[in-house]
Amino acid sequence: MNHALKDGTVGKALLMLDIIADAEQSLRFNNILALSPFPKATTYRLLQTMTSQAMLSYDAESQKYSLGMRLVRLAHHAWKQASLGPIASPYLNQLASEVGETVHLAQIENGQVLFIDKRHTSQRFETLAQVGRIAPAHCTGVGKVMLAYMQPERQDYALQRQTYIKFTNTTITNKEALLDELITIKREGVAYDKEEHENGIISIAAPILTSSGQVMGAISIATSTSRHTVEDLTQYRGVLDTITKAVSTEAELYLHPTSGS
Amino acid sequence: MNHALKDGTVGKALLMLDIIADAEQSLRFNNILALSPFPKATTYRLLQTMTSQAMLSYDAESQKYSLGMRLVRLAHHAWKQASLGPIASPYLNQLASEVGETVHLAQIENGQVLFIDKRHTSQRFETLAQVGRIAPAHCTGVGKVMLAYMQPERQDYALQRQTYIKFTNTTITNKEALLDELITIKREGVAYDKEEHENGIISIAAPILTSSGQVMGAISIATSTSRHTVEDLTQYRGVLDTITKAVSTEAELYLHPTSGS
DNA sequence: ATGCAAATTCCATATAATGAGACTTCGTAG
DNA sequence: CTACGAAGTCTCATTATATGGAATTTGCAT
Repeated sequence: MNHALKDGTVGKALLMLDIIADAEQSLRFNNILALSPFPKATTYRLLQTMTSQAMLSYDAESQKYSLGMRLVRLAHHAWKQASLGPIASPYLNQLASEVGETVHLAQIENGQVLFIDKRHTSQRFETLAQVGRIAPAHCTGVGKVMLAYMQPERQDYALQRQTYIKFTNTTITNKEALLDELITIKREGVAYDKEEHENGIISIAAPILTSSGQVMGAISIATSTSRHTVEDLTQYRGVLDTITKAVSTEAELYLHPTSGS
Repeated sequence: MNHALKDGTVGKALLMLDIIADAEQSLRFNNILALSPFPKATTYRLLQTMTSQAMLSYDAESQKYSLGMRLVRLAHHAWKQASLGPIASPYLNQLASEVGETVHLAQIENGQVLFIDKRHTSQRFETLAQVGRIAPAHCTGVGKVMLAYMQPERQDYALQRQTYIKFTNTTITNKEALLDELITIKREGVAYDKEEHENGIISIAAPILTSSGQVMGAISIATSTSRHTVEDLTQYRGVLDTITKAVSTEAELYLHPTSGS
């Protein structure tokens, strides 16, 4: 099922990280063993290796494994060198203060939405508590808009990986309906989340595209139904468009700098 | 030199991540090969594996490898389940608004300071741009205070790993001087950074300890010499002490919950 | 003390990693 | 247009490493 099996020992070791991450808490050896497709001794050795590598940390007192701080260090570099984060950051500041609502920057990872950054006017924020969070693509504004603009093969792959879990009454729960929606989105240029993931939460999202039309990410403006209707969100189309274009342009410049000493 | 050699293929594969992280930019195969202790084919295969695992991402156009977004996703979970971050977060909010200065939460990783969270009153913040950053321990308030409270063996190990690089005129540049300083710090209960890492930047830091006296992390209040003198910082000893004790207590509760259903 | 489950270690075997070198690709200059 | 060189990719016999069933140890609960 998992593609860990393709990458030998390394894949197996990394699968241990996913097992512990997905559990959302630290686990004892037995818990991990139960979730591991490998025999006891193998699982044990993989955990030893990852612990020795600081990819996991082991608390001797509680005999529990949790994810290691080396991941936090590496993620910092990943964020700075491979995500849209550093480029989009000033634009998110501008957007957040302009619209006075929560704004998100997301990318797609393996068919899922990965939040890269977030701004919320006048709120205490918890950095990594927000960044790195994942969400399904089929029921979020950023997810749907990124799906809509994907190349056919990537889109197929991503659509295959959706769970189509019904979170609310408006959640799109099958591939056919989602494909219809994606056509509309591509025509409109923006996607709306009409309380599809969480009751009371709506958003408008626009894609960040390369000049060749590849999806790099998406930016959304989110609010609650107590303050706005979905129709209200339409007013943000202009500013969203401006901002995503600006990020896109700057990203292109950054990736393909004009020659010079 | 590196302990990657101890952990077989997995260690080698993870070393690729460090190589790319340390470069602070995406690299072509040849660049990586030059930094890799392994032969060409081996290095190539390790990169393939890590790319297939989304620990690295490869841009076909520029033929460059950079760190993958899976790291960001995993780090989010690591932060939530294994760091002091979630526990300390509300206290950092409180502290930052109380003192009106930048506050940091740090832990020690492999002898280095790892920043877990940060608050800065009225500033735009960049989440992972701050979190996950590392700094040397010998020249920072949080670093020194954590060294001071370490158990002898861990302290030895950490002191061994310091570079003792001279950043400014006040940087402590050898183990003996640092040991002296650590004695003073342990007597005082707080450490000061007297422009030892960066000119114009000073801080006061206090440790977060377990009930058994183990160092879990540290919190600092940082400011600039243009606004405060080191002596001014002394006024924050009380509030720092209160906050670190509160975090410590809550962390203990969290780690050793009283029995219940 | 005793029993039981969880955690750890052992070691012959199977399997996967290795790396020298061959090959392909691509950009550049003649 | 072709030749060249540098960068990147692939092959395969050899070697080293990972594997996992089973035995052992640990530690907690009775």
